[in-house]
Amino acid sequence: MLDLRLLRSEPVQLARNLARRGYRLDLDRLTELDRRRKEQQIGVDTLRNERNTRSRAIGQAKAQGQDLAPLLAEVATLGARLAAGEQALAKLQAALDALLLDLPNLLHDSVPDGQDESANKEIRRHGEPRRFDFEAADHVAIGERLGGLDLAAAGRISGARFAVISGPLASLHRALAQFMLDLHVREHGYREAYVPLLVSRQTLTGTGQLPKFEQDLFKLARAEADSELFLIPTAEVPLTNLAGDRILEPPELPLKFVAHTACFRSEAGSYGKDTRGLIRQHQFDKVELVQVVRPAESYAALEELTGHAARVLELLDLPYRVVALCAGDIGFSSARTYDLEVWLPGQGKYREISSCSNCEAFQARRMQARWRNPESGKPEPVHTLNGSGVAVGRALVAVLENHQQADGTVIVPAVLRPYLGGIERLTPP
RNA sequence: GGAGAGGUGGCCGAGCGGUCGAAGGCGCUGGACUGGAAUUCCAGUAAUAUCCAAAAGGUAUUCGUGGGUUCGAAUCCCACCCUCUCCGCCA
Repeated sequence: MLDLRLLRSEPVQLARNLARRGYRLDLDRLTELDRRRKEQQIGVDTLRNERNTRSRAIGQAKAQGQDLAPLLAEVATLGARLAAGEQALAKLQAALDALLLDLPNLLHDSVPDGQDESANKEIRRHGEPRRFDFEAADHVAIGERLGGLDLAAAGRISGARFAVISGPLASLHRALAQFMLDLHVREHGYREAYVPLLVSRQTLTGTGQLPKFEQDLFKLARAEADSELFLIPTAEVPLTNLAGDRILEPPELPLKFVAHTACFRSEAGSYGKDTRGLIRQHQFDKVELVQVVRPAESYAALEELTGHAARVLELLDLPYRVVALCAGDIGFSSARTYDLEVWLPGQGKYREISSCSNCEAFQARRMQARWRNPESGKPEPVHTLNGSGVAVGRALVAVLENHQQADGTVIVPAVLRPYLGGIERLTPP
């Protein structure tokens, strides 16, 4: 959520910034709504003040045994007028909230211009894509040759965009997740968290998935009551919301959480995209990093967090590049995002395996995540960051494809071997 | 699922329907005392919106959430949510 004060003080800059994303801000409507809400608020406050004053007078009169009738007559119409005013205010407030919750975050100045991913800016590369002296297979072929990747079975059980992984491949998948968790906990200073996978509408509103992107989520309806829960699309949602509705004391910051969870996305609107293999699934595992920091430190934290994710790829000996997302490609809640793209020999392309974002105060304002700024002594929004560290399914794909051998085996990266009983190589049966 | 108890400020804990944003205590902050500290004493100590150029201050809202009764609700009524205890079931 954007700061309304910014709208009042610098409306034009704000609209121009949003326009870089391709978002057309109806400034007149927003300004008018804000003005009317304020006006109505003042009106209602005045009426309430009158009611309170008169009620107090009635109380005193009663205590002194005076006749209440004339006093009661004076307030006869007050209730109705107040109720009408309150109703109008609620309506205006709801309209304003709806508009505000729909606005994406402001972009950081450093975000490159552009409409889609073709305009993303490469920041750096690490590692050389390996040269194969045989035809590199993609992960589906490798997985089936090794045994243990069964997309057909998943289709029978659940439908498209699910996978069954079994045997050593499943162990490798698990080893990847555990390696990442251990790395971030032991070397990068994150606190491991186990969190709910089902969350409320309010929680998803806090991080910005709702109200705008409901079609991307899986929702569970419960028959009794009108309660609803959503499957999380990323652990960013529960982890970031840990700071919601709190006023953190300075020594508590930064909060650094890591969690390994399943993630669920309906992938609405992605028909025909990445239909083969594990790249785009309704359910996938991810190790997620979240930081809650002092505003002045959030851009340093973004570099740090991105480095933590990159470290995973480096230790797995996977070539990757870092790209800064352009204005048109960056996510709704983010002010600046780096994607890590891993080299996939099976596709001959770099593909996203992590996305690291600084949301600045955008999510914090939505979820009331604050800290007490010692300089002002007042509660102010914190800055929140998140990044995959990294997507486990895609990491599995990358390991299989990058470390495949001519004989159909796959070399297990050294850092994973302790998690796999020391085996160095996956071998077809 | 059944039976019961309860949700009040950072925490504990009072609160006859009428200056209650809320006693008291703890914690925290500042001051006095001290060579320094402890003790003790004094004072201060919520958030949000809004008015004011800003500060000071004023006004409004907030006692789990939403609705209702009333001139007036932390206090009465209804619904829901959550926590705890016991029983049942279960990993």
